[in-house]
Amino acid sequence: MNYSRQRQIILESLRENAVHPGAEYLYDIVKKEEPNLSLATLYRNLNRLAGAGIIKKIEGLEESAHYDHNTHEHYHFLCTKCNKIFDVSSDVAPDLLQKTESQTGFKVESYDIIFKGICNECR
Amino acid sequence: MNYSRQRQIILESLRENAVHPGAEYLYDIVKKEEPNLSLATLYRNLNRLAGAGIIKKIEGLEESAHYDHNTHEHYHFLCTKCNKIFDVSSDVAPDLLQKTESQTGFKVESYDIIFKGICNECR
DNA sequence: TGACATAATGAGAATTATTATCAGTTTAGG
DNA sequence: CCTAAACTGATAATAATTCTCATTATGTCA
Repeated sequence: MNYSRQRQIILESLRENAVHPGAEYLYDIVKKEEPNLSLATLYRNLNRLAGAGIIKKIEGLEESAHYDHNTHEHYHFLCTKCNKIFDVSSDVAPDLLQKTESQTGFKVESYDIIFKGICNECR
Repeated sequence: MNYSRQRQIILESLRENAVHPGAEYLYDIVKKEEPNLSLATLYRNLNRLAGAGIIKKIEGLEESAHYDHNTHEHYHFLCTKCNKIFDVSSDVAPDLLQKTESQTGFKVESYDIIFKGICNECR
């Protein structure tokens, strides 16, 4: 995989500026540094980076996908009131992968937990 | 909520014929009994039934949503080879809701775990 | 260094799933 | 039996994402 200027800016923007942005939000950030960037290039690179395991694509939170530079095992919580996304520690479900593999006999390649509800602020 | 003929057929089709169908697949089944059914009516009813907790909408498996008549706590596994969807027992993550609520202080209203990988058949 | 194959890009068209609109139909309850 | 509310079919609209394609950049190896 080549690291074009565009790809680097996308990755840096995700790492330094945005926590769990959707593509459109990230597009606005990246455009400040690379005004001619095509939306297609953004999507292409997000998919490419996620495919290589460098970032993680989070689906099922909202209609649109979100992207996370933090690839350490953790889960996500969407507040349905303020629409903010929070991290949830992986120890709410210890040994999830191993338990699932041994119980099902399947080979688990990826998994994710999505919580929805109301955050503290919004209660 | 009224139970129109269409709504009943949709719910019955989901319960009796299809396990975790997407909308298009379910549409084909339902059309056998109700050939004039509009796709909009199918979507409207699936959303309505899911909103009422009578069925469950599963997102994040594929681009399109899937629907499950089984509303008991359980999770899902998508085989990326044969594209079949399997149930995963909820005991792979015991007390997930309580643990998450007490750890975050948030109010969890819904949650789901999506696994992807290779099923036994496909190994 | 130069040439070529490969990979990447920008622009915009295309696709897919889903939702909105709206006029007409059905239904439940008084 | 009448009316308001809920529902329907058909189709247009929307939103997110992918595809196409002509062009440009990059890495490699002679």
